[in-house]
Order: sequence, then structure tokens, then C-alpha cells
Amino acid sequence: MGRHSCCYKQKLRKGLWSPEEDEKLLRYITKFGHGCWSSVPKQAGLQRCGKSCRLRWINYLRPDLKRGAFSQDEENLIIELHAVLGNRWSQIAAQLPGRTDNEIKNLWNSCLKKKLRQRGIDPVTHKLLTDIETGTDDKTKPVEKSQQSYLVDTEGSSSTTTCSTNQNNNNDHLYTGNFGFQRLSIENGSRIQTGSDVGIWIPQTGTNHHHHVDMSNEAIPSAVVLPGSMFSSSLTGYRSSNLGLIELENSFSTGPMITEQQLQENNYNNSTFFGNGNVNWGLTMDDNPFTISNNSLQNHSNSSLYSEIKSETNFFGTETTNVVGMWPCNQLQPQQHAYGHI
DNA sequence: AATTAAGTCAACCGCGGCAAA
DNA sequence: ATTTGCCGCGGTTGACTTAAT
Repeated sequence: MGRHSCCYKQKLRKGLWSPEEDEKLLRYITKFGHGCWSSVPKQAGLQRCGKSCRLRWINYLRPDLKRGAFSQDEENLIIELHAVLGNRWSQIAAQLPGRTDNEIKNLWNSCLKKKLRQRGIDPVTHKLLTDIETGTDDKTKPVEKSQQSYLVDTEGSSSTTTCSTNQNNNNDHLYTGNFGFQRLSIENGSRIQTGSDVGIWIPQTGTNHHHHVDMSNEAIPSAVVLPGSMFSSSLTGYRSSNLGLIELENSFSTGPMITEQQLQENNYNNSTFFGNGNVNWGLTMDDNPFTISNNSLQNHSNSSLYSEIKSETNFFGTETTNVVGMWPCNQLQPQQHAYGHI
């Protein structure tokens, strides 16, 4: 029936691997590589199915595995990626060198889900479970529901701040970003807090769709802008109806910033706006979502896209890196294509 | 100290996608 | 065009460990 034959074979060992079995498998693959997994156990002298061998290698024996507990940054990244990718564990694992999809899945199911719930965040939707979220320190006070504003849940070190807001889905929730590697999703009028600083995400009416956040000059180390949004440094965002999505990493707290006028003059109606380090830049993009991996534009397989990015980058100033991904402007559910490949 | 509950983790299972036959 | 076999993925299980009573 086209099913894996090992499922039906008898006399094959199952369950935990013995050190002797590990040794056999490790020695064989180190010497010959795995090749066709179904032939590995026979060649290596193991009473296992190929599938079991593959799993053991990938999840345990592989030499490039990082062992030990997950760091706070890793946990934050997983939460962040899960918000975009959902239960696509292998894609999440691809962003965490040395970690397997299995252990990330285990971490999520046994630990991270619970942590999010404790913060009042639905681990499935990454939205608030309740309308009102209160923090633990005295500065965080409940916010009236009618204000549609929400306090940020701050936890741990100063570099770890989580923010969530409700989503009224009126296409005006413009911005998600990271405050210390934690993703947040800010909605118009939301009250946000990072550390002890509190600001308000303010939508401006009018044709230029200008938005900004007053956060006492608190730097945002990274950000994600939803389709239809733009974001620039110094916590000022711009919105244009046809703009795409960007994910930014590292600091972009200073540097040149594209203006609304520049935007219009350059006809970036179908463009994406980037900020990174000391540079913000835009580029024209097609309808395909794509990923630039390893924080390196040079690694991108689409050379025309790369040169386009490069030229736009030069136009605005300096080389940029750390672009993680973006989605086309017409993508209503960017998470469906996050970290996809052309 | 014994028992139970909760948490963690490795491994299994079945499915879908894909390519070769 | 259909069948077959393999790979990789994600959900789930169950053994084991740790914490709580």
C-alpha cells in the first residue's frame, strides 16, 4: 500500500536504544554516511528498522546537536517563531542550530505552553486569553476594556518583555515586533510597557497613515511588520496599503529613515520597508514570500532578488543583514508562509 | 517511607509528499 | 496513469524522573 515496510516487519527491536546499538549506528554513519535509511540497519548490524535508525541519529547521535537546557533566548525565539509558524516544528528547529524539532516540540508541549498561559496568552493564537491583562508590579494597572488598550506582561530580565494586545481585526493592527526578542503585537491605542516605561501606540488619522509609539525613547531591538504596514526606526511607523512585511533583527534604533515623501516619490506601493542597524531601506517585491537565511543576503538563492535588494540597500546607505523574512503585501495570513522559500 | 501526580523526554505511529519504477 | 517505497513531519504514547502529599 505504499506504506513503510518496516512497520510490518517482525523481530525488529523497538524502544529505547542501548549504548551498544548507539555505538553501532554512530560508527556506521560516521564511516559510510546514512545513504538510504532502510538499508542502514542491515549494514550496521542492527535489529532495527531504518526509520528508527534515522530518528535515533537525527535526535540523539548527530554530532552537531546542542545538548542541555534551552536558553532564555532560545525559548523566546521559539515562542516568537511559533506565533508565526504554528506547529511547524521542523521549520522552527531550522532557526535554532543544534536543536531538533522533537525537543522543541517537547519543550513547547511541556513547558512553553504553560508559561504562555500563565502570562494570559493563548498558546495557539498568541493572543490574550482575557480582555484584561495585569502585570505583577504596581505600575501595571488594569485597563478599561473600552479603551482597547493592554498592558504588557513583563517578566524576567529587562531584555525580556512580552506584549500582547487584543485584535479587533479591522486591518488597523499595524505592528508586531520584538522587545528584547519577544514578539509583540500592538494594536492602535494599545498601552504598551517595556521595563518601567509605558507608552501608547497611537494611530494617526489622515491620508499618510502615520503611527507612532511614545515609549520614552526605549529602543526596540527587532520587529516584525505585518503586511500592509511599514515600520521604521525610532519607533515611528508608516502605513501604506500595499506594503509588505519585514522581519528585523538586532538594533535599528538609529540611522536614516525613509520618509512618507520618499516612499511616494519612489512609488513603493508594492514595496517592503526595512530597517536594520543603521539603515532602512525598501525594495520592490513580487508575490512570493521568501526567506533570507543565515542572516545573510548573500546566501539567498534568488540572485535577481538579491541584486535588487542590494541596489536598494545601497540606495539608502549601507549594507544590511539580518533580514529574516517577509511576506507579500497581499498576504492576509503571513504566518501561512513565514520562512517559506522561493 | 510510600504513594500519587505532574513533568519530561525518547521513541513510535501513521500520514502526506515525492520520485522512481 | 498507477503503484511502490522512502523520507520527513507532527501527533501521540509510554517509560522514566521528580515533586508533592
